Amino acid sequence: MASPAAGPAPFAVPHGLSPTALLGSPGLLSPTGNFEMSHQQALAQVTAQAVHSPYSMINQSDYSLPFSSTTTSTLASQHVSSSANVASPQEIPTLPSHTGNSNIESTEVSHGLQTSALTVDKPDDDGYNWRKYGQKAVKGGEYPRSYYKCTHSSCPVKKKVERSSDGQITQIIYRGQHNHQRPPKRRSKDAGLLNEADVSPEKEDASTRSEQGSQDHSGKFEASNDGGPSASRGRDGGDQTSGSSDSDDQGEEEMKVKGGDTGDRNGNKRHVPAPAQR
DNA sequence: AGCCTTTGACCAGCG
DNA sequence: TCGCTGGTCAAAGGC
Repeated sequence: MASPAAGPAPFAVPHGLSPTALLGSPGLLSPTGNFEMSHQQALAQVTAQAVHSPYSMINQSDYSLPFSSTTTSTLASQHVSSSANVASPQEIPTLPSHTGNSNIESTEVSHGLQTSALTVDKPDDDGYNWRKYGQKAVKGGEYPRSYYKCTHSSCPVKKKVERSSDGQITQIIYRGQHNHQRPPKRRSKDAGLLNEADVSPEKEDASTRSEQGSQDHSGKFEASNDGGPSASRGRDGGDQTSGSSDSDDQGEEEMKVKGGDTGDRNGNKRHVPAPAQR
């Protein structure tokens, strides 16, 4: 990546849109979609997350403008660094609180602060269930990137996890927003913390957002992350007509595109020797 | 039995 | 126009 402002990273967001525009969605989301915690909290959370905390992440929904390693690094530095060494890579799950952007991409970088023995491959610490659907060696193969999808049926959220050769998660990028609450309890560990998952989506939104959102979302996040579909490789930008069963998928559109598109693609593009899809 | 992970291949966009 | 990178899907295997 390393695509500075000029470099249109796959997930980079064009600054052409204003945050408001991003929110251009119904009123489900409030501009406060970004939650951030104070350093202390971050630290605590991070630490906690080391154990497993569903919410110990800095949710930067937008802030990945030109999100290049540098940018992210900086970001991380600000939040994480100050908190001393983070024990584990924090994740920025796209909380159901639709931040309202077309595509929310949260980038998380844990720079190799190795402390984390938890750098597991499964970033589901956020309380959601993820399914790995691919892995690729990017950057010359130095950094394997894993692709995860939210297992929820209608949830278009995806996340990319980059790891260094050490196996440490160097970056986690979230795309889209969850249309659902976190599963009640999938992993006992998370279950304990994510009791919030039990709340209704709406509540969760409000609650979560209120709690975390109120913390403070410095303007840094309000950055214009419109996550233009165009930015995302464009491939996605096709038809988000995936039925949008969820009305609140304003941000998932690009993802949905894929989702809906996938079906077509497979059938068309992929030479599936076997019958339709499995 | 079901779900998730792994690996390879294909496709699309961009330089 | 060609090549490269990135992203996703699908099949098989394992847990």
